[in-house]
Amino acid sequence: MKLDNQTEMFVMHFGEMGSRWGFSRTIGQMLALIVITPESLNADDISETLKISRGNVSMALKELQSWRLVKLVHKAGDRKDYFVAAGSIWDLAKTVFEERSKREVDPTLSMLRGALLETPEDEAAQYSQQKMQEIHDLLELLTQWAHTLNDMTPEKLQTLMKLGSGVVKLLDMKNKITGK
Amino acid sequence: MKLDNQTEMFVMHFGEMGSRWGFSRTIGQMLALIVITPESLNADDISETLKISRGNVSMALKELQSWRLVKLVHKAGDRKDYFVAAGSIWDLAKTVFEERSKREVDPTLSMLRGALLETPEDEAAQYSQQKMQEIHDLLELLTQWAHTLNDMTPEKLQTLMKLGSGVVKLLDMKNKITGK
DNA sequence: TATAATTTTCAAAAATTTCTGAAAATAAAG
DNA sequence: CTTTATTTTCAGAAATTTTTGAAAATTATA
Repeated sequence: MKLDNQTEMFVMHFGEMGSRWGFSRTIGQMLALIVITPESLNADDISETLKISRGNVSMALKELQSWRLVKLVHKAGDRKDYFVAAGSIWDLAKTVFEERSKREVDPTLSMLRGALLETPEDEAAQYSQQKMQEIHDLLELLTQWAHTLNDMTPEKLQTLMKLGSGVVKLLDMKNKITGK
Repeated sequence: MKLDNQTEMFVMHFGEMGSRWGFSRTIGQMLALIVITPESLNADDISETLKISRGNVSMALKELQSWRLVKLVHKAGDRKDYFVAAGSIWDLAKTVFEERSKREVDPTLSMLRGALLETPEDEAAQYSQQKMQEIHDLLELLTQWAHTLNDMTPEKLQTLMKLGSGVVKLLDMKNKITGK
């Protein structure tokens, strides 16, 4: 499969960026390719188009499935596995956000909970624990908030975001009414 | 400087996590150490405590300063450079968020803008461009939103997040009044 | 200006991550 | 059951990132 210039640039760019977003170059490129291709792709298509070894493609597809970013589909009369994006761009973005939170924030939260159960030995340990408490509270708040956002429809989310700084005014309004 | 068990665990954990957050293990450990230490630290303190070479500490401090996460302070009658966290936990979190957005989202946005100026050659290129448009719009919305959040005080932010799913009701309320 | 203290730089080494490709495993078809 | 198609695995190779440590540069003091 031949990609046009702009598309190739896009795919390569997502490869570079992929590594910053928690997955390898290959995985980034593959996700980009699957997203911008109208038809479903099989492992050989991907391997040829991106010039990546068959084994690597197989591993990367497993990874992308574990991230819930692509899904496996079948074609009648074809034994090969085909892959498509697991939803709209919004869905994918939400999924990445959710998965990263699960992989990056949750382990930290449990580490912090453990540390906060101990009794501090001295002055320094106490200060340290206080900071850990602050980080814990912040992460917990962020996690809750992420769940809230994840339960919202893309439309609601979009409305909220487009509100921009208006949200502050809305908060003030709400406080005037309920907070009294 | 000797760290107590819990603190050491915390510092090491942030080392592991650091790599997922866009900086190296060393940088993660150093930031954690600086944050949980009540006093300011100099490069030798850090090098000794974390058993990291002096050169590495120097480079990592540069990096942390470029991320605006630590700041340089001086002590009277002492020629050494000392470092402290560049603000509260909330401040640091906001800064990481902001910097990452600048480093990861902005380059993608400009790449996408470039690609969207081209006229698509064929059916496939057109589909591809449509997806790029969707990604562009999403990223732009996220960027704007990030700016909004960044302009809010921690208190307002906290209020907003604690509102949780209540924010949906608030949006509905607002729509009823203004949207008519 | 010379000396001493401190920080920075960077080539090479070490560690880690990613990738390849051939062999093994699995699954479908004949 | 055998053959063929397809996917997966994984040891070693390649690429990339991180770290060290000694030399160079910088800055302050005498």
